[in-house]
Amino acid sequence: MSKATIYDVAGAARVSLATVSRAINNPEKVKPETRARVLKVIEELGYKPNAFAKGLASRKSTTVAVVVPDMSRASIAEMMNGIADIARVYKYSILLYILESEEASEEDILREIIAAQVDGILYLNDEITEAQYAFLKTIKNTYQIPVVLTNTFYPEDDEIPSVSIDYERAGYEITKKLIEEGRQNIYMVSTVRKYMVNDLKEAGYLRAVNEANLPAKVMRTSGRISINTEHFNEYFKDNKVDGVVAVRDSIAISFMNVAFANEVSVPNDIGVVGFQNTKYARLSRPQLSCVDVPIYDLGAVGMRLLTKLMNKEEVDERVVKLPHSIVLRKTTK
Amino acid sequence: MSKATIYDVAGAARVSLATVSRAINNPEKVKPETRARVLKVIEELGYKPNAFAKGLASRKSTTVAVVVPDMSRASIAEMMNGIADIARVYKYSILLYILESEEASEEDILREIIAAQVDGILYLNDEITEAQYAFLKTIKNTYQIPVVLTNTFYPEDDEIPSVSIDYERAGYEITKKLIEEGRQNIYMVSTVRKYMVNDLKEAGYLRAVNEANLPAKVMRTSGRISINTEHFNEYFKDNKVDGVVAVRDSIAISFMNVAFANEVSVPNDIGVVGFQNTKYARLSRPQLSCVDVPIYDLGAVGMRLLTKLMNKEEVDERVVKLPHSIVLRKTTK
DNA sequence: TTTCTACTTGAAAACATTTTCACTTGTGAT
DNA sequence: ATCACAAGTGAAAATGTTTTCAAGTAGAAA
Repeated sequence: MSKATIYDVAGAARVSLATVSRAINNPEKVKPETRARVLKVIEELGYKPNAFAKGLASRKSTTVAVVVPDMSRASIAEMMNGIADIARVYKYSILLYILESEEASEEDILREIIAAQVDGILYLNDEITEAQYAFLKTIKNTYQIPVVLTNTFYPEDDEIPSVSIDYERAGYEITKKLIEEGRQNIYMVSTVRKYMVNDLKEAGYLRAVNEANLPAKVMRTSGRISINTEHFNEYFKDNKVDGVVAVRDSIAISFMNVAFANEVSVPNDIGVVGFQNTKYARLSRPQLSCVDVPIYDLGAVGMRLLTKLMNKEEVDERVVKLPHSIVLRKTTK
Repeated sequence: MSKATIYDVAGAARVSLATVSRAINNPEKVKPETRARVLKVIEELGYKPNAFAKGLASRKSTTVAVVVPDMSRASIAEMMNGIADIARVYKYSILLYILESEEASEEDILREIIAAQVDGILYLNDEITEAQYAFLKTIKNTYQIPVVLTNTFYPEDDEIPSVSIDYERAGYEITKKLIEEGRQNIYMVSTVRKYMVNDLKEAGYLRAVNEANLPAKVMRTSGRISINTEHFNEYFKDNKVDGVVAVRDSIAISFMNVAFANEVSVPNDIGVVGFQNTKYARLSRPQLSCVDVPIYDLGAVGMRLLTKLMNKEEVDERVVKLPHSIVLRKTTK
């Protein structure tokens, strides 16, 4: 039994193609009895409209492209769940593009996406360069495809809508927490590579630290655990660190491990906080205090915003900031 | 500038549609001069074939469906990277389906996939029920769509090819390691919910333990960290546990944390090992010894196998077992 | 009864490709 | 000179929908 087509359905239900199509897509335009008959046949035959024919005829794909830098980041993966759930509700399929690979340039991939005739693009990346942003704008304008940025935003321009959290404020708040505990030498541990969101966290840290007239100290580490260990060891030789704000949970935990190796106690001698509230923040010993970022929601809200744009609905906010919270566990007093 | 079609190209190059199509898809069938002329026009017009029309006419989509249970599992996410890299090499797009949501039944989703006209299906799940397997077989046979199982296999049937590792042997080997250290009371910590791969790990554990005439003790825990804590606490009251083989790294770490709270030392009093070698095995303190599962490769090899099937190439092995290794770190002696 | 309107339906065009089949041309063998 | 064959090309059919337009029917208003 090869696939049933709309012809088979029409034949079996003794109606025309047009009626079958309408019974599916514009129920109110066909008489209830007819519709019932058609649906019954559809059920019996297990008919599903061919997505290509549908796309060709309607010039809509009900497919969105989700562009991600690297799937193995915990935050990205969790965001996908939010995206997929909302996509399902609105009957969109997800075409996944992972950039990472060196062979294809980002531009090539975006061209590929255009050729795939998607109705919208969801761009998940915690950084975005000027060039990338400009390119996305070009795509949006020349092909009239809505684009939404998730977990980043581009400062001083809201042409491409975005969904993220207020990382600057989160950075400020979590640093403040450490200050209120009486910490005097608080470091920000950021990454060597500049990510927009990390810069925002850093800005928040700086604001808090300046406000309290404390010295600002930013150290930059690679993401790699083995390198971090050596790097962090340096800090226990002659520094009097008593607080650390890490831009990622994993970096915070990594730092804690080095602290323990140097017989420094957390949270007594040193307070440590991270960002994200991944599963592993609860798995660390002591359990990590951190900024909770609503990852799932970031994905879900981003996708929802995209569906609105694709349906040409009015959107009131083009730059959405989701609320975050501070989760206090055992690495702070 | 609306999209150029094949007609525009044909007109500008003074050839027929058929020739344009051939110039793109079967270069050897058109005279080199003609081909050059056509390609030049394509370049000038920025022509990209419409994916819908192409799919409709050729009944091929160069798209594969990747079906996953829940994206936020670290193993699944990392596998996606392997899949995407290989997919790109062979020019396949990835249509992502996340099952998780309660609304749609698995059958519905698979029908949706069929309607999307994918060329192949990659099914990533660490368990598969008899019913699911039977259903996948039906799909494969009635629609002639190749299906590949990744990270599971179905015992005693190789009709649907699969790529995984030999979990039984891995379970045996890692348990053996603990036995060789002189551990006498080794527990297997598995999950309440029965996953096929966890059962295999358990089988390996049982084999090792029986061989050494040691008592077999399997405890089942939910995945949830807070519940685990209470549960594990019980074991330190009157048990003499001196070894733990956990089916997941996170469970192993969770157990270790409880051990430390009970002032039991790892690895001196108790040896702990996990499965997977996630990033967090290196982030735990002490760093976790575990079975290294080549997750990325699992994805990549699965996808490669699928491409072979889609091209109707001969495949010699229908049940592929990738090599694993044992990574010894600080939670074993 | 006639006319108007709303509702329901069907025929056919449109969507942009691939692919089959047939035709032409050129080349080498008989 | 004829034939066989291959290479290159184009016309047209096929793919499975949606959508427009026209037409038919039934009921309400005149």
